[in-house]
Amino acid sequence: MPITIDDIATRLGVAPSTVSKALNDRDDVSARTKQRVKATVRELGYQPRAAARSLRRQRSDKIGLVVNYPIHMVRDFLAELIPGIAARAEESELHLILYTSMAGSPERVKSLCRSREVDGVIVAWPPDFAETVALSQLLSREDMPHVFLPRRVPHDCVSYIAADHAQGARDLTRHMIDLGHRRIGFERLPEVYETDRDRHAGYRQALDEAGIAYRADLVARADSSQPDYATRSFETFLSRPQPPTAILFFTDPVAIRALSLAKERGIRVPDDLSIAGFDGIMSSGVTEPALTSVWQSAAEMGRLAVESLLRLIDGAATPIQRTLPVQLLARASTGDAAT
Amino acid sequence: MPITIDDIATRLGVAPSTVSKALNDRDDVSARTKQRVKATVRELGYQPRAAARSLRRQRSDKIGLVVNYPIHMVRDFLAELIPGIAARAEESELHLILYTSMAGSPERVKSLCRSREVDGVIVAWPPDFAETVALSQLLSREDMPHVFLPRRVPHDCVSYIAADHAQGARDLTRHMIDLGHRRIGFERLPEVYETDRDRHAGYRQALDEAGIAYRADLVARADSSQPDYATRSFETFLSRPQPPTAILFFTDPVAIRALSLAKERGIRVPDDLSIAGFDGIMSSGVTEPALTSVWQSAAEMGRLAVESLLRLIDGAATPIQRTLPVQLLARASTGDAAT
DNA sequence: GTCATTAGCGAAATCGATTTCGTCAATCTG
DNA sequence: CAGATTGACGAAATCGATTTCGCTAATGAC
Repeated sequence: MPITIDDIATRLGVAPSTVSKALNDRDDVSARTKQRVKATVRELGYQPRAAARSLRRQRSDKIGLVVNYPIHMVRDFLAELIPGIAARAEESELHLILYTSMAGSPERVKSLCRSREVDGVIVAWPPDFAETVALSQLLSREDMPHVFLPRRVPHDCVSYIAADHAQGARDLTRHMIDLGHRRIGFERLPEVYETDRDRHAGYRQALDEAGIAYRADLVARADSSQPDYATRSFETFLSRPQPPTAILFFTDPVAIRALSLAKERGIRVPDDLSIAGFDGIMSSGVTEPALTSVWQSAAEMGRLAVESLLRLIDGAATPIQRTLPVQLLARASTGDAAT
Repeated sequence: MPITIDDIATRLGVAPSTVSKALNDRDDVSARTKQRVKATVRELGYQPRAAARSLRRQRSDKIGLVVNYPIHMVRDFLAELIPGIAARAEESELHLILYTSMAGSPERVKSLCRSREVDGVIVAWPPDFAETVALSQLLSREDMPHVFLPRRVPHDCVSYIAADHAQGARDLTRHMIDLGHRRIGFERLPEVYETDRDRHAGYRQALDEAGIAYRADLVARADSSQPDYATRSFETFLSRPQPPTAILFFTDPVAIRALSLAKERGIRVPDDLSIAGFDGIMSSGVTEPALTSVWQSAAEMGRLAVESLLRLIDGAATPIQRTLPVQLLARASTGDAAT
């Protein structure tokens, strides 16, 4: 019942191979025949079966998005990333398959590669450096083009799209300094993340440039694996002998949590304490006060990731490494330092 | 180089057909042979090519999510829906393909069907009733199982998963009434949406039950196609001779916008005016004051949609229509009516 | 001991496209 | 005008699995 290439061929009195070549615009088909084929195809609404096509062409025209992280923790970012990827993929007539639960399982990644279900993958939130390199090598061995996102992977052979976290942290820190702050708290994550190192470097650089001494007691490493680590992190800063007058939290959700904790304790933001986050998620714009943050365009990273992946699929030999600028969103949660 | 079923067969000295049958647990293969095949498959890391499998089985083990709406307008909902769908799909070893830009194009939908790329589709945000029925009929003609979401489609032949919008509006209205409000504004959308009708019915029912007369001047239809219609809508309510003391906005983003407009004008929420929205998106929890809303579990709807789709794919003849309960999130943006 | 079953396996067809290669006629070359 | 080239098309192989069908040997029935 469903219509195949043979139906078109029979109807026109030509061979199926001719129909195929006409549809794929090969040059050993006359213009007239192409016209006739295309007309009939339109008329009958013929569409090649995807499976048959992929099997023969050894190409699926699909790409995968592998979310290598508990998905609920990265919802906001994903909500922007996916439209970006989808829009760009669409332009190249690629389809997008979502893989949400192969976190940390090389076996599943290998299966994915060998099934040849996709022509390439975008890996969102790679694990720590060592694991990421191992993952990249696995993918390469399996001939699966891939791009990591949104983290820098300091290794020559690995393609990634990242945001310029160092610049973001530097801008944000300088913003605090410009407001008169001298004791600026900085939340860090477990050491395994490049993003953490980059931001820390930016923070430090801004301090140096302003001639402010780096104080280890203003920097706290949070254990992000704990359920309500946001509360603990906030308290850590406040319990210092000389608490900071401004705090840079590693992510917006944590900063938002800090906003309400501050309110509960009668700490006025920004009068008594300035608070800022990173990522510029949607919610950060509607808090009271609105949260100062550093915005990375997830949509833009998505577009770029697809473009890079396409180049790799088309055989680019050299890895692609891009770092996108970020933008400081100076809003109401940061203000002049108390004098 | 990549390893195929023939490699496994050769290595074991059996026929490819035997390998296939062993892997698919057919019963005309001895237990011993199954063991041997599976061991070799594990050892060599063999994974069947997806395209070859789909082509022969006429089944792709993939489902599609068709987002029939400008994606940026439904980001928050999608951010919850997709994990729900993905998690449930995963359980049945289904993969999820995203289609974001076939809005309103029957041609593209038809192509999708005929390519047999997916075994079924979940259509998020169907268009208005007439178009939805037409779309459903198109899909049925093309033998493509489908479920609509998250709207009721009052037609016997159409499968859908919806939230109980009538109940939500009723609960929310009663909440306002309990707080002493008598003039309760209600924002409507263009008439084409069932959700609008359902909520309106719930609103009306709550009024009736409380013996409060329905006043047309407290109900305003917003033109959601305009860019900043939120502002206009808010002003419409305030410009009434007798403005409402509480307003139910159709969506959370609009309600959130109303919160800041109120602040700009020195209207205290909830002291002077109570404001509530619908959908219970993440952002609604962090506004100041936090927004009262009616929450629909997008994740749950996603799970259910996949389950229903599976039943339809497996040949269920009768359409599946489910309405999920919603939950009132009574928060700080609603309070006692001014006396 | 004979005949009917059954269990287990393999050969070959099949899914529906694309690609390679060969054929034939028309055109060009000198 | 003979021979080389080109243009347009078709036959058949191919991608890699699954499924059908037939065969053989082993088991069972009586």
